[in-house]
Amino acid sequence: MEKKRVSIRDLAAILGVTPSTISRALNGQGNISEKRREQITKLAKEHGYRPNHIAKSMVANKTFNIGLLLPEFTHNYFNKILAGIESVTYQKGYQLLICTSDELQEKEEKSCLTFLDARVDGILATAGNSSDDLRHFENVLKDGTPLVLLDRICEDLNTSYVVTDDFEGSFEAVQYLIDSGCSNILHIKGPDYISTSFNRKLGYTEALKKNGMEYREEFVLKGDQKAFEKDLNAVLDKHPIDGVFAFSDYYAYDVIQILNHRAVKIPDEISIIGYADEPLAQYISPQLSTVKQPAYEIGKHAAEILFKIIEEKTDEIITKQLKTTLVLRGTTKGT
Amino acid sequence: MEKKRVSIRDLAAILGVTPSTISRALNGQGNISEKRREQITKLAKEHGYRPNHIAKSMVANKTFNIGLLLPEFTHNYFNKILAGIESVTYQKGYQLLICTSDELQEKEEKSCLTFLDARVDGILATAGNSSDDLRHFENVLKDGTPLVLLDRICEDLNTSYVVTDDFEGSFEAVQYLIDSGCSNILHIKGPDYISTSFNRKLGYTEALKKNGMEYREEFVLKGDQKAFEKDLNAVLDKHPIDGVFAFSDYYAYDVIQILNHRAVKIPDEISIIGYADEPLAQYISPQLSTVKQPAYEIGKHAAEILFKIIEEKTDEIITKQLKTTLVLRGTTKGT
DNA sequence: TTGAAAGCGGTACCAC
DNA sequence: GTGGTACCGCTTTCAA
Repeated sequence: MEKKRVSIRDLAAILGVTPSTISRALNGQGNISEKRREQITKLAKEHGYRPNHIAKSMVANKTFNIGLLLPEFTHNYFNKILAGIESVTYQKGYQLLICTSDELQEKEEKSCLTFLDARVDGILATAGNSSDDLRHFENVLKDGTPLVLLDRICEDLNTSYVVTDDFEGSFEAVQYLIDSGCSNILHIKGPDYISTSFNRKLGYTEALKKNGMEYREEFVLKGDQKAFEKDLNAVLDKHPIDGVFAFSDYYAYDVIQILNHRAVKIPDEISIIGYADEPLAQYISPQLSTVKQPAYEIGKHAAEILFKIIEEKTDEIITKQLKTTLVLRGTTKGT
Repeated sequence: MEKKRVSIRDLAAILGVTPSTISRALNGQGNISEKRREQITKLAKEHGYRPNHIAKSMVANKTFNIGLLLPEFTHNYFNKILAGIESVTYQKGYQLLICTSDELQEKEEKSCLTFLDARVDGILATAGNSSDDLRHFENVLKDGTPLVLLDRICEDLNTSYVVTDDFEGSFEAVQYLIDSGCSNILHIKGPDYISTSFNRKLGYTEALKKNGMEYREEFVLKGDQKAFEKDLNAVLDKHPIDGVFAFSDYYAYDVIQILNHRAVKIPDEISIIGYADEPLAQYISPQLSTVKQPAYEIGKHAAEILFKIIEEKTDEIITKQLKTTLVLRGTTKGT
């Protein structure tokens, strides 16, 4: 335990040269005789010398660490984002400092501080539900640490981001429901205060409008809440619902469970489209039609943008909106 | 960009005192007048002073970072392990440096080096498939960095670990199949060279033996390979198979798909038990009976063990084996 | 080509 | 109670 690692000074002492010579030899720069270099490289290897990353960070004022803040990892969506990010950080030789926010404002704030204190070279983050207080992100910006937002957007935050075109994706889904004959379409909306909820609902309402269909307040239910089953049953009792567009595949799954209880035939009586193309979409039967998001690409692009900002030391704000794909499976009819 | 952060020396200059005074005041130790302390605390806050974690790490020779190496995150199992780990690192004030190995020896080795170079205070890792070369882990040990292995065990590595009792879990599952009337039970085995594959297969063979049933080589198929469907169909054609015990829920799912093609009734004609209790187990119908692993607890315990080793600077080897639970759902008959 | 020394941002020991 | 200073491990400028 507590073994001391061999330092550049140790090597210097052995050879009777100075630390600077060792440093130069090992870093391949500065003038140094080929003989010395070989000698030192060999010695370093023999002694298992490994440069102290911490010390390097301190003098370079650069850590080669990126802070990544995600809500959680239970959704496959975020895993794929992580994989996309890693694909670029790995080959760039950067490390990921990962924090999860659990959608909690407090953890979000703490994570930002942690990242700043750790002197990360940049931050990739998904903003949480409560967009009321953005000070922690503003502090990041004020601090001069590059920040790229993922998945969700914060209107009031003047920074780079990568999102998917939720409006377009939703619009397309609802349009499909309409084209395949649905005329009483429910929307199961997502959590308040996150941009994706807003945009997906907007896609729904605009699709209705464009097709001359009436928007009804009572056709929009909030998923993920205790009263959901009761609420849904109430609408189903009252209205001839024939289509459902859900904020997520999980909400869609909940709907299907309830419809199964009511012995509703899917998609003959009611068509359903979810969102995200989580694995469950393929496991349930009938398989769930859904809007697929390019999660891996979101992560990849976000990381690439972050590196562009870091490496070019630019203040430029880069934004990117990726397209979704409507994946038709068993819970929808053909058009 | 490139804003300089305020340092302890800056504050010292403003107040006309020395850096040591500032340090003492901010760290609440050493003798210092209450007045000074208040004055300095106030000044630090005004200037948004934040201690440089890198510098602290350097002098303390401690980073408060833990390296975490996992194969990937697409399996819910690893997410839950991560959540368990985070629950303890978070409250201990440690950060997680995360690398994924994709089960690749090369990435595993590189990650270990990365962790060591980053001077993490400890490492939590899942060993990959190829246990032939363990040098990277041995280097970690030799370096004196505490290492706790997760999920899979390496016989030849003398270090702490947390695993689940795969033998017991498998034995119990196969025993259940036997008790519920199965007499020709297939095992779909996992990847070679990982301890879990070995132990789960052992549970299968031992359960057969204990019940006086013959072990047949041809009743053990390797999942996750091109020829799997062909192989499985071949056995099904030749033998009156009535039970399947799979290395993972995903393998079980593959089996079910093939059985569905053959219009086999589950569980009436063939019972199936998977492993891990991944979400898909609940999504498919009939729902999959499976062996549930306490993933969150594995992570939690592993992290706790690691901290015990770090904090007590002990060389003690701590091992823990957690129990699984047999979760009976729709793919098995009652006993 | 190599050496000497300052400095990155803190901490801690020893004086006063 | 506060100041002075060496040092953590490395890089880099300036001199020799």
